[in-house]
Amino acid sequence: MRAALKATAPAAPRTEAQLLARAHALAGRTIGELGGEAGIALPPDTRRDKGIIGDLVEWALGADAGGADAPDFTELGVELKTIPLGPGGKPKESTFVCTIHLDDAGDLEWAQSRACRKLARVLWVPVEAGPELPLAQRRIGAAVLWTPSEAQEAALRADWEELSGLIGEGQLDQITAHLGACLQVRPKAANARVRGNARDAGGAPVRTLPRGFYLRTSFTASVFAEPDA
DNA sequence: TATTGATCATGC
DNA sequence: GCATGATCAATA
Repeated sequence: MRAALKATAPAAPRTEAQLLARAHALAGRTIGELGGEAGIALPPDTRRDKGIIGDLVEWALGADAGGADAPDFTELGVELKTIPLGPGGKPKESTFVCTIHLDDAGDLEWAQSRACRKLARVLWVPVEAGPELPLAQRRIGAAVLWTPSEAQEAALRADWEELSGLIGEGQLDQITAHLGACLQVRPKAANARVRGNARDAGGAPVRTLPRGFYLRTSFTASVFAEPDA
């Protein structure tokens, strides 16, 4: 999504240090302040504008991918993810990673996968969340520029290989969000009637609900518990 | 109440 | 339709 941001965004950061400095400068600021600077009127809540916070932070930091299948900061190869934190500092929601190409999921290596590329370098920007907290009052927290530790990448890879393997074998019907210790497969569509291309166990084309990879909250919590991990 | 499955908005 | 940005809300 792309909100109707009226004000001019800052130029894309040229170095990771510059990006991180900008992100740190956002700590303590509110979504209301960002909305004002961007020149937009905030919606009353996020029910109809679920991506509004992500859009505002993208704008404030100078993300330049603009809806393309590329890192948010194209020159730096850094992906931006805002993450809602509850009162206890724990993630309140899972994190969408990418959609899954269901018709050729078995033909790829982890290292070349979209999931791996998206997660190779991520700037996590935590934002206070909770239905009791008005959108404009939600504060931005301390950003973390992250690369998976060896253990984290191994866990991600194991889940990805298991899930991609099942999809590649046409076992999509057996995949639920219960699978995967850190990475899970869930629907990613406008509604449950949407169909996309996949393959059955015999390799024949079938139409099914589009899916995406998501990070469990227990995994993203480890990002903030071990910034250097 | 945590989690899974479903959904909302927008651009091309 | 699929990519971007995610959160909602029914259910276990």
